[in-house]
Amino acid sequence: MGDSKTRDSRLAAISSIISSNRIGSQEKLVRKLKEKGIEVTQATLSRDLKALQVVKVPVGDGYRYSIGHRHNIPARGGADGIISIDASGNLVVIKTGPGFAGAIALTIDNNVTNRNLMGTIAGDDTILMILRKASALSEVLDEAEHCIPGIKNKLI
Amino acid sequence: MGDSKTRDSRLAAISSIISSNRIGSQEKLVRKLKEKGIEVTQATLSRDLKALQVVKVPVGDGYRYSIGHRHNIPARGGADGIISIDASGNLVVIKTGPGFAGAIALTIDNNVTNRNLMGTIAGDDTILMILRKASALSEVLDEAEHCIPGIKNKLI
DNA sequence: AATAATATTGAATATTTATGCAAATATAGG
DNA sequence: CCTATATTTGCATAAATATTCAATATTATT
Repeated sequence: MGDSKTRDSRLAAISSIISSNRIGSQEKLVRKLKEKGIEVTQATLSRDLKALQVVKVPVGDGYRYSIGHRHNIPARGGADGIISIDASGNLVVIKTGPGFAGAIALTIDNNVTNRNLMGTIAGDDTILMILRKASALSEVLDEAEHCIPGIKNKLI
Repeated sequence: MGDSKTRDSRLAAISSIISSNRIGSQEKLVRKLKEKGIEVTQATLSRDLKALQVVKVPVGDGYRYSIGHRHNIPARGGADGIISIDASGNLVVIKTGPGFAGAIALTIDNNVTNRNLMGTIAGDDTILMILRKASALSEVLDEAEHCIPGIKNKLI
């Protein structure tokens, strides 16, 4: 278990190394691990770094690996949290259950790529969605359906 | 200057795109930018992403670009907390780092006296700025430059 | 233990990203 | 305007990284 040859112990070693050294490529990491008696190929490291959610951060004139910070946790919940959708011109007001607005707005922001969606502003139970033009509503909601099934049914 | 062909406006567009879309490779970003009328090669994007300190985050079974230094965005002084500015008619949508919308909107409210700025509404990471008329955008941003140097460069 | 189902890995390779270099574009100083 | 200096960019390619595939090892199930 605590053996120095398990995958888990290697992952731990990787975390340790990248947090206290400036490592900028997987090949460098291969060498660093070898010094510690852990032999592994670049292919495996690529998978390890993905598993650890390690990111390569631009720093100075080079790069350095770093343990990733957890942003973008997509909110789940479907259209149940949505009470109604009402539109006027290029402004759309979405009413939600108390506290749901932020999560739903974030989901929309993260998943709708249509450039006619300029942005969303969320309060606690209301979202204002700003479109580039009124006629884009249908296509924006179509796309939102993919991540929030049933959302179109809420349109008044 | 505010031309949609400057490096700065391209950087703003990139920030905006990756913060609201799942982009997993530079080639995808090339295509997304082309949809917006911005033509650029992968080589330049590689440099742009480095300049923006964008990181590629392992997410699910793939990857996604993300602005790396979001947590230490300084609110005071510069426009660093601002990701992009996009306008349609008399409505302007300003995207910011998470949590920064309120502070930036307040700064604008307190410092821009132009009466064509009717008001601002801030969520967590998005500001809606309402102008009396579309043509006032330039003069309002000019005034905002005094308290938020560099803000004009964020205009897509 | 034997078998099946899962997980891990390396080798080779495909894909993606970074960069040297020259051309083009902008910026500054006469 | 002209010339010098610095930026920005694309092209070609080097470098780095991700993934396919087959083999091996691990774990679970009977």
